[in-house]
Amino acid sequence: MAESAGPTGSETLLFLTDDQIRKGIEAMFFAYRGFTADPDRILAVQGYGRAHHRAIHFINRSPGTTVNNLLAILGVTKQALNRVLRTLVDDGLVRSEVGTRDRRERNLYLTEAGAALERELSTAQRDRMRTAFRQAGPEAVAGFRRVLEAMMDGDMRRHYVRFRESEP
Amino acid sequence: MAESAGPTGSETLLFLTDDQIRKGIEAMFFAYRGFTADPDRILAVQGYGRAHHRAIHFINRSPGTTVNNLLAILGVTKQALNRVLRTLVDDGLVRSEVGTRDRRERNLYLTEAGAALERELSTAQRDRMRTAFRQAGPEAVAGFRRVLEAMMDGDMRRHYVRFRESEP
DNA sequence: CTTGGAATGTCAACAAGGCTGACATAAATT
DNA sequence: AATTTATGTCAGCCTTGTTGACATTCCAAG
Repeated sequence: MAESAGPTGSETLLFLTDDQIRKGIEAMFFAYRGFTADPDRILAVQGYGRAHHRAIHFINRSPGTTVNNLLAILGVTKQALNRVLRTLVDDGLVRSEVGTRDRRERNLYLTEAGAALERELSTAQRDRMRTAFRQAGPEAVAGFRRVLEAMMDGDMRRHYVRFRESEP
Repeated sequence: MAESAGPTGSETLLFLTDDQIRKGIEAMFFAYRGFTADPDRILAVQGYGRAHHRAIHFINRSPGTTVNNLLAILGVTKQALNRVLRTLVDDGLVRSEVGTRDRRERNLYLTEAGAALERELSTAQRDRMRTAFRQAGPEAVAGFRRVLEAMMDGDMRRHYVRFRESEP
């Protein structure tokens, strides 16, 4: 704070002040609202909510995933997931097939209609993120990812990391 | 991906692929869970939820703020906020004073008990963020902030920016 | 001074989407 | 044969969001 010109030197020392961190907390809060705003609008039309979006997203990411798998990723109870999943199956957006290897399991897939909704949702969400990424630049994106990864719970990082393709 | 050593060159070109952006989306999802996990545990003991945390946080940040102000920041209806606020006032965590300038308004303050809970909550949340920031490094934190700011809705950015003190 | 409108509070009803607990079924495992 | 696992389902409860309606208080404009 002594020098008014160069924040680079002091930033290295001060970037962990409570106030800086409070700003990080609020940034997460406000940004997450923006992050979910567009999908929320689309989902509201169909009468769905964020829970449906999450299920659709992860079924699309891992076609054939099991209910147990999805439970672990989403971190909810089977009852909460089942309610969402049942409406999606009833509405013909998700197909639930008896497992071949283990017939107790259900393998989940998006139907054509489900994939269509997924595209609509992820296009809206990606567009916003693409714009944000473009505005911030590649180095900022790398930092963004690094901080978010460090902020995850260990269990969740597993699910995230499992699907990284090729990063240092 | 041809070269195994240096991703710097290709990253500049490829950081906007759908897959990279999907990773950003999942990073937001998983990180936000970690972000709220510690406060959620503390709040659950008292029988409160995230809505209480948000109210407490922003009253602490701007002592004397009005209900309308809080509504705009939190983006909920007055009924939803009022329910939360009423329990906080009844439980002696928040003080609601009739406005002096405009006596229709209510100025909100944390009581000692409220401030104590706020400290408990923000300490837990800051500790996680501090650790994440420390792991990621100052440049990553700057990028993190830049991306999140770009991801906010314009209205929300107003509330965020209002409280930045001195950044380039 | 009266009236309109703004800020706030409150009541009621409802829905999404979490939770726990209990129980059923089918299939795999021991 | 007994147990464990994966899943589904019913019932009930909580938080937190919504709408709609209505009362109160009080500033400000006519």
